[in-house]
Amino acid sequence: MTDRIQPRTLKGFRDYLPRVMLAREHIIETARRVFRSFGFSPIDTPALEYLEILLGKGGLETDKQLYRFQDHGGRDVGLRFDLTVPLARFAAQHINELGTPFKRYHIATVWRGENTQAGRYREFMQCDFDTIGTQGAAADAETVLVAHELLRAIGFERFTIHVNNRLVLNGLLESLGLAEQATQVLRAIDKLAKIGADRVVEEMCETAGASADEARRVVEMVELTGTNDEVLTKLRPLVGSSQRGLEGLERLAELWSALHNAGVPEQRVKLDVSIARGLDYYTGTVLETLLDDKREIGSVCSGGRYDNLAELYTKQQLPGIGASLGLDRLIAAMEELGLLPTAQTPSQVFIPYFDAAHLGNYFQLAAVLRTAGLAAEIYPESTKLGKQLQYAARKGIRVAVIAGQREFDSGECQVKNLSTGDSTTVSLAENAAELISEAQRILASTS
RNA sequence: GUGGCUAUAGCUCAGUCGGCUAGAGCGCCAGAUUGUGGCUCUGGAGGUCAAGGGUUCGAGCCCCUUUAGCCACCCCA
Repeated sequence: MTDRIQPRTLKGFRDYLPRVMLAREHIIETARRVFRSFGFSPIDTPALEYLEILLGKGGLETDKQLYRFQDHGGRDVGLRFDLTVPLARFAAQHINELGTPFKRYHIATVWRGENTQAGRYREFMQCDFDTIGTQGAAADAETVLVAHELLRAIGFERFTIHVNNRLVLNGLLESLGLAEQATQVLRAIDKLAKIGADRVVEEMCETAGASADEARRVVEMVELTGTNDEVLTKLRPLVGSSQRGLEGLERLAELWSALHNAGVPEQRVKLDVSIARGLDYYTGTVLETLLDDKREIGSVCSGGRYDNLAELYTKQQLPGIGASLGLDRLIAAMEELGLLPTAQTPSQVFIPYFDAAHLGNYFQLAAVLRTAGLAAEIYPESTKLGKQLQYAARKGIRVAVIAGQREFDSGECQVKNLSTGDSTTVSLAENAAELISEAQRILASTS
């Protein structure tokens, strides 16, 4: 007996079984459909890039999380850790050919060598969409609309898109003379929900060198509550002295009215001044989407506006706005909320196998069903009918088409609803039209 | 990367003070029931107690290392 190799996967890397994979693919297909319906075009880029491209100006953190090595030709390379840096490089290389504005979506795997935690893995998928080459406010509104439609199409009703504009925060920081330490201040603000106002004030004093009074004013502003209009009104005097802050308020007001006119329900979009997003490259609108029933899992769709996407790679200035759907987080949330479908197979119609003499008939039957758009599966061997039906039911197949000698003799077959156990007899004449409509009827009924 | 907790059957877990051949529920397979699943009954398979090393007459239990998972910090471009 030879020594077997222990089957195992690397830390932070996972296998996906059919049940989860079906859900993943369903969400990816939904996202794709939504992106395309807004006119975003698909692109892809290599998983492996030159190290210098990925490192960019990124600091120590990037360096620590990056999977890097030398390829067989001795080149320093790394695995992409997000889809934004590849987009920047891509835009610098191709934007003249593509022209602006350019709208793209990119659904792909990224890798980060960070420590794992629930919902945080070393290999995961991002679904990004961006509109680059425009400063227009319509793109901001559309980004929120896409996020809204994404969640809705995936099947969520209870979620809130928290929106803010960095100009508002920057305006206040400017008037307080804290503009230089914006990154540290914003990082502290990001933790507000987690650690509370007092400790955020503390952190701002320590890391950003703010005075206690300044820190308190910042916290006071980001903690404003009320309807969107009320918050806007309360903000006005707070940023009053700053031109930037006023511009931010202007754009937020504009955004509300656009979203309102687009028919987005008021309660789904909320002005939240505490939304800063840790990254220092966001310059305008920022958004984070929380599931009302699973807020603790964090944002499942977030992004924002930036002034200059590709400055590291080209002189051409490319402003834009985009966001990213957190596929793995979303699936983790759906799992916990019991929203993951239980099906373990894409099969919709099951055909038991009675005897080899009719195998040809089964293949023909399955082909007719497939032509009608139904995924049909034939059991691979002739065994007890009960066992075959049990297999089908366990996999979550909802319809069985039962046809043995008796049925073929009379030109009929049984259509069995595997959820209820009911079964009806239909004719196989006219390309099994009756069978198809009965199967479709059962599949259309609530599962 | 730092610190803490954890790892026993496919899943969820029990396993006393270190003591015989490691258990339960669920799931799985088979039969009861040769053309109709989910219920019931009967039987069965399945374990290097995460891996490796150490202490001991004796280790699932104690110690060390490794691997993996969870939590906090960090970070989330």
